[in-house]
Amino acid sequence: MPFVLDEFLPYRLSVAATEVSRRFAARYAAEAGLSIPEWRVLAHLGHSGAASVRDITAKVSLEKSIVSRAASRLEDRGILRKSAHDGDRRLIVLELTEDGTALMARLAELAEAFQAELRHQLGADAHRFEAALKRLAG
Amino acid sequence: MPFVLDEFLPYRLSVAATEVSRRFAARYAAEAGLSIPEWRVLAHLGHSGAASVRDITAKVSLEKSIVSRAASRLEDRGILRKSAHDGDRRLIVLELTEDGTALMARLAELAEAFQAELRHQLGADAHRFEAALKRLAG
DNA sequence: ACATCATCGTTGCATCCGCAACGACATTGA
DNA sequence: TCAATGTCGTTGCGGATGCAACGATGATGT
Repeated sequence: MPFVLDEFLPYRLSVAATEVSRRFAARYAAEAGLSIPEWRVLAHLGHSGAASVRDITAKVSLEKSIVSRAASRLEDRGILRKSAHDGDRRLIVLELTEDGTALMARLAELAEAFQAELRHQLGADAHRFEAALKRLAG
Repeated sequence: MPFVLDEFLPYRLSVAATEVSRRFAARYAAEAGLSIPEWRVLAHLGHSGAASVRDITAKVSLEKSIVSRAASRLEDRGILRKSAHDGDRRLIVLELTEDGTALMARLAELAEAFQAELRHQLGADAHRFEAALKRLAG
């Protein structure tokens, strides 16, 4: 029996992830031209409030160098600000500006709507599907 | 209700895909230091026999420039050869060498074994999970 | 036949990613 | 106290990616 790439689970997973990310990026491109790392940093800060680069690195599956550069770009655009941490001056505190909070509020709506579409596309299996994803990543 | 990145389906999908690809790459790294595009080109040629860059581009979800460069690297390593197409000289025919075929045979075993592990990890939902992936990519 | 337009594969270029330094600071242990 | 070690965020650098040319070749329409 020959090996068929098209039936290979890691391949299918990668293709699906790329396609879904591409579709979502097309949605928020009009609202804000964010890269995926920038989107993840923004979304995490919107939920967590102030956080250090290290905190974000640990939570959103990105290298610290990528988080660092994404944060600098978001700072340049006025979406977040950096400040010193009291007590540990190695740390840098990142938090959203008002503009950043407003942007996140708009993107959260887009994201929820998009996710609703995906779940509709998945039908009744959606919940099991998401549980399976967590099992694979763990 | 606040937006939580960790529950966002495109994020979970991306994390799972990255993690699974990383695990699989670790398996075949010992056998052959292939990039993901190289692996896909090799796998497709193993299944399809001779094919043009364009054929592969259409089948394995990669840009034509990436397929072109991956093919050149595989050629340098003696895994595939390029030849002219009779009748349409724009096309380049790619096919595996004997070494390439032998390499693919070894990697196919690794791949099947790895996939079996993943399906075991997914349990009874494995089949529905793969069907859902196809639905998302389509 | 010939001009026009489409297609194929390659390459240049700007950008992004991943890893390994690095400087600054904190913690540890004697 | 102070040297050794660990941690934080940034940056340099090599390599990969994505897009837009480009030259070469085919197809089309008159």
